[in-house]
Amino acid sequence: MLAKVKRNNYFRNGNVVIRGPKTKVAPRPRGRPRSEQARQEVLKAAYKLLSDKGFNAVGSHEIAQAAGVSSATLYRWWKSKEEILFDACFERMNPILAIPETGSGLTRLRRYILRASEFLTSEEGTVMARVLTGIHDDQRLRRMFLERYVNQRRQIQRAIIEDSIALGELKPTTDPELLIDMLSGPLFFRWLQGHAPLDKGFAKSIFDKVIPAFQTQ
Amino acid sequence: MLAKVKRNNYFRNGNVVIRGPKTKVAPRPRGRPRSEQARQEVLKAAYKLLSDKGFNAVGSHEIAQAAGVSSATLYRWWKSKEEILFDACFERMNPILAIPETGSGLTRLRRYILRASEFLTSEEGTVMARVLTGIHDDQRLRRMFLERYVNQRRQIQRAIIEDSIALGELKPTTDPELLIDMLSGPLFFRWLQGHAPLDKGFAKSIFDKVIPAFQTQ
DNA sequence: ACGAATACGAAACCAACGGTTTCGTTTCTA
DNA sequence: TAGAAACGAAACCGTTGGTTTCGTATTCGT
Repeated sequence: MLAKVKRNNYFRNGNVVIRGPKTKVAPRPRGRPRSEQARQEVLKAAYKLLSDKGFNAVGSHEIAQAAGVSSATLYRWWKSKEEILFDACFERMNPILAIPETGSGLTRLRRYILRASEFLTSEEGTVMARVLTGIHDDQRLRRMFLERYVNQRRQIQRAIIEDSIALGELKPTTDPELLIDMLSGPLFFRWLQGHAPLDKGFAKSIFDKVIPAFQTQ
Repeated sequence: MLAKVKRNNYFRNGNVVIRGPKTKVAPRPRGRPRSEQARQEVLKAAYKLLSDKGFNAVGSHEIAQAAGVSSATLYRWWKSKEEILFDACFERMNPILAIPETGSGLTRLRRYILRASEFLTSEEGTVMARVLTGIHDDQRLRRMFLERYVNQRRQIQRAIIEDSIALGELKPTTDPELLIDMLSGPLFFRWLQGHAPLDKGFAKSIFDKVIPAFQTQ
């Protein structure tokens, strides 16, 4: 019962196509160009509705109306309501999550975890939770979520951990994947399940209990 | 747009009302009694559909048809499709989750965690994940989930941990809530996010890394 | 045994939703 | 200026969650 895909310019980025070196600029297509404003209005409206009502409670016509756009336009550029909300979420998160963290070793790791716990409890964090739970039954969206959010976040942590190992702060036998899960898992647990508050004190406790298990000495 | 509640015998248990000592048997109501068979057929069908298609993909009429029951009957006894699926889930889980665990101390805790990881990866566990994510936007259902699942599970772990403290295996300063979250959180993390496999080896690693932080000596 | 009370199934019904399509208009390139 | 492609407005369709009606079945109190 799903819509047939008409186009797949889902990842199109304006008129510029990013390629390797010795690139030819992609020729601008013939007709009327896509309205960048419409795109932004859609994503903005979608995010607003998402944070107001939750993933399953927003309607596609509702998004169109709030964005001042026709339903046809929506489905010209997105495959489904879910993907609109999904994109809307990340359009907004990317700047928030981009951290040019500097410093070195365990201090950075600790900062990272504390920031993560802050983010999860923020307004944006709860929107993210709605997205994560809202897409759970859709295999395709889950994979995209892993690529666009989870894996990126893990890569950052992995890099920090590997630095810490190189600096001799963490044992060379440290398994970065295990350490990441031990640090983030408990935060995630409280975040989604809500059985207890997720505050900075909790994040600190986790860090202070987990790190010694991997520390040199 | 939610249905008005007509009755609230949501927790009715046949005709017997459980009370304290010196109980009067509740008088049987006048008319035709509720069909216990219909109730069970509904929950059975709902669980089947839930495990086949996912929380959001099952329709109320579909449940009615599969159970051989009219839509009217469905909404005479449940407020919404969500509550049917919710009940269906727990009707099935309760016997599975009831563990008369014996033994003592850290061995029990370890067994508990390994069993938990087994459960989460089982068929029933993935159904549970669908329920947990499916109800996330509904405050009321989330509270019920906490009461009927989360808190019960935590209570079991808490008891084991307190035993371990009393036995001198764990430090008297051990915070049971923190320890529970450190053990279960990482499992939960992989369970719902699926960035890496949740197997017995992982559960063991978690246990072996976490426990020393709370152990005497 | 009979009437009140209540549950039941069948099926019609409704509003809302996700998604599609048509059509006339607008904005761009060649 | 012609062809290409996006646009908004709005009708349209099939399905869904949920309600209601109605005639039937089952049980209790008397």
